[in-house]
Amino acid sequence: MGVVERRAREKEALRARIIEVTSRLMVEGGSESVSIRRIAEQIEYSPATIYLYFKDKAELIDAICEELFGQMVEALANVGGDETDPLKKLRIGMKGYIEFGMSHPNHYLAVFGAPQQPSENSSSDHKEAHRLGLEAFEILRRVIRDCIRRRAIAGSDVETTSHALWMSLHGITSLMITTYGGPCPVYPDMSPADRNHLIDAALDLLIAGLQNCALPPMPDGFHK
Amino acid sequence: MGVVERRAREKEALRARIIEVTSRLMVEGGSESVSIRRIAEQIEYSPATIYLYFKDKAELIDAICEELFGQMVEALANVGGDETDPLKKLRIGMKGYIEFGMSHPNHYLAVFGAPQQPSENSSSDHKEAHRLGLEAFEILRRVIRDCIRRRAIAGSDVETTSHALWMSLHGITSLMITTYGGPCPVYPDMSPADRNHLIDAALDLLIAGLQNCALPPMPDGFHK
Amino acid sequence: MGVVERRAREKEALRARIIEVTSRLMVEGGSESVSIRRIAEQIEYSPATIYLYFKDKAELIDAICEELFGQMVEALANVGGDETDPLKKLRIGMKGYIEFGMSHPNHYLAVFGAPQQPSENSSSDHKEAHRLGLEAFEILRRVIRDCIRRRAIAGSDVETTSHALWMSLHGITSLMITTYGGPCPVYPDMSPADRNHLIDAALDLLIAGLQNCALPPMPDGFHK
Amino acid sequence: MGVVERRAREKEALRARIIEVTSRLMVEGGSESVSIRRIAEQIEYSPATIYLYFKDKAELIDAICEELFGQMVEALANVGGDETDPLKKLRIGMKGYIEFGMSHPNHYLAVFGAPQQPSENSSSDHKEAHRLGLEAFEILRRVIRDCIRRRAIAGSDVETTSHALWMSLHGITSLMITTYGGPCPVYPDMSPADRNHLIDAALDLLIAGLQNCALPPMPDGFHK
DNA sequence: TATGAATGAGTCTTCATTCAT
DNA sequence: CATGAATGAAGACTCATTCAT
Repeated sequence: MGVVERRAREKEALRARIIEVTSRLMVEGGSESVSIRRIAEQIEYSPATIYLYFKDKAELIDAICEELFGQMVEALANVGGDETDPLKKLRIGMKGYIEFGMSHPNHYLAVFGAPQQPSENSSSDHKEAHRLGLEAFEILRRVIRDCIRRRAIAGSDVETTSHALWMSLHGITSLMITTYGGPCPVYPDMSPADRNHLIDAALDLLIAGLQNCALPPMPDGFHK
Repeated sequence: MGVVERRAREKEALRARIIEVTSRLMVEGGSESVSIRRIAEQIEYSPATIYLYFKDKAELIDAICEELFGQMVEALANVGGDETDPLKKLRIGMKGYIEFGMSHPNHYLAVFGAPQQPSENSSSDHKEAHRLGLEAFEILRRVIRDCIRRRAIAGSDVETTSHALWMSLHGITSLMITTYGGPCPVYPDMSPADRNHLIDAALDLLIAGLQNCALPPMPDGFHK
Repeated sequence: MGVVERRAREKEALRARIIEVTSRLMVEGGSESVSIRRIAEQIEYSPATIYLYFKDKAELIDAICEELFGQMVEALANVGGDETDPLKKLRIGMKGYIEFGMSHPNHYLAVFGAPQQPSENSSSDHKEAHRLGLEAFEILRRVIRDCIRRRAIAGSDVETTSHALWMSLHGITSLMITTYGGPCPVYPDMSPADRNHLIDAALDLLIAGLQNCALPPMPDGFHK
Repeated sequence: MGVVERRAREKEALRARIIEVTSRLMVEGGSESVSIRRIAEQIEYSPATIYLYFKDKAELIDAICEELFGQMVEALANVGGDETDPLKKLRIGMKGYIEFGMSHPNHYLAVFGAPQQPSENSSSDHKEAHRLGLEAFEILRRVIRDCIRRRAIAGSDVETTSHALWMSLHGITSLMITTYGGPCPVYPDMSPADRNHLIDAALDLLIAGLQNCALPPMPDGFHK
């Protein structure tokens, strides 16, 4: 019995190592530098071994998205947990989102930066990523709902507000990664302090908007 | 006489087609699916032909940026020209930006959706794209400046406000393209009306923020 | 057990075939006609396979040098072993060198017929070829040293004599391969007997020179 | 009339420029760096133009060989013209040959370094190169004949002696180019002085051999 | 006479993937 | 469970060459 269990544990460990190495490669060198061969070198197994754990390169990438959403949910679920002011809590959560994205730049871009592919991959794994993505968004909805209930913001529609907010958050996060975060043509040498200033200002702007603007509900016929 | 001109026109047309196809590929399949071969297939010319129009792949990518910025400057320069209320003008411009992006999804994502490459390419072409990018951003600055001068918004710092606004605009635009605009896992069938509602809501949010929040100036040491 | 060994043998055999084919191509069509594809065709494997045996083209070329020098050392090390007259021994060795080259025309020309490349390749393999090359030359030095010690030749400088002799030997060998050995424009149909006569005559000439001419030592500052 | 002549002169001039540029490229970057495109850039004409002057790349290379032999004949024909001692004259000629080769390294290797191809090219140009090659060799024969007639050397057979000598000369020349002339594995930093010393020593050796060794005539049945 | 445009074949190299062992 | 060997397809790019103009 013990043998079987140990085997299972080892197998899980290697799977985890593959994911970890892959995501590291993705972050370090952009998604173009992720190749089965390179992963194999890093984990010190042969390329063929990877196929014992993942059907496909696609499935491996899927697993990474899953992981990302999982971590994101984990990171955001309890953010500002001891904060009672709902608006402050919202703000902490927004900043958390941005920082999470900035510290996983390639994952973030891989998941949100490209148009969704019409997954020809009928594996159920994809669905798991989907579920986790919804769960992360649900966290935002929850905080917004709380703000509305306690009249911390002007509007009263959870759906519209959540989406409007997410769009802006995504803009901040992705530009921080793609443009302000490296040698960008417009500002070749923006410092971390400058970036932080900009993030705070953008959040101020959004919070002020929320406090002073009642967003209308989604049109009829819209279903989550 | 006419021959030379026709030739020039044809050449320009093919160049444009290459750019068009490239940006489409860039978006449809992620930047990894952009290959000289694939471009060649699409334009129905041989791969070698592409090198008659662009020195190498990098120069081709550069050209896409240039094109986008050029068109963007053109599209935005006179937006809301007959509008006297500076805030209304700003809002028209913002909507114009989003719509421009949505109607050039390929170019837009190609330019803003991926991390800026370190461009080892010292060609002067790159500088042209740079110049046009700055020019486009300058349009936004100008409108903000006008709002400030005429006290239409609460803050007084052009720089911080412009960037904070752009980040959100970019978020709206890119999610409209990548997530709300197609078969997305979260909202597989958001209607154009829903999308439009969301855009307007997000703009309302931002405008309200601008009216009620004085963003602090960029830290010392920041230079445009 | 036997399986592992057989595998190793097969692998070594294919490696050898690649080297053999490459050197043949190198000579038949000039070094320009050596391409991975062409090699692959000849060995009837796919181009990618070659990269399982050699890191890149440069390493393959290196391997050819190594092989040649290795065989050469082996072939020349014990030539004229039972001969006591040092001058006769030298002559036997010289003839051995020429015949070795003529019976390995591809390798020989590949190694000595083209300018040495600057080798940006810092692989240690290169050093092995280097070491073997020195070892082969050392054989010549040793025989010359012996001749000098036993006053069989007029001069007393090992270094100058060795090089002077080698240059001529190389000339004989390479012209035998390139010009006298095939359909050459000058002598389209030189017979083996003619060739042999020429070799012997050239050796006579050199031996007589050695007996009657004391070559001066290399200039100061020269280091082996 | 004047126009026709001028045209002819211009045409000849361009042809000469092509040859000149090509040979320069050949010398500078090895025969692999010679490409029609590169030649065209250098002469500031389009690639297609070159085909108005040469049917083929092969024909162009042929023309270069022809030129080389022509120059060689020119360079060697009158070498040591005012020298009356036939042996000294021979030595001067030998050194001239080596130096000529060293100062046209890539031409030299292109012509003598690779096995003669069974020219599928039935152009008469090839024959011209052939003729000039024979003429160059004839110069050597002539000097040897003179040495024999005036008893400056021991032997009496022009043919054997000429070939034996040429083989050694070729060895000296080609190794000077390929091995001693650059970063060679055996002596990575042989100085020009060292090289010159070695050439002189090798010539001493050959001359001494000629003075002390009567080479036997070519076997029966050998025809020039 | 000269060329701009085009291309098919080729260059080296890397990739994801398979399969017998 | 793990892998060594192999490959077809593709990557960017260069080449000699042609042909209508």
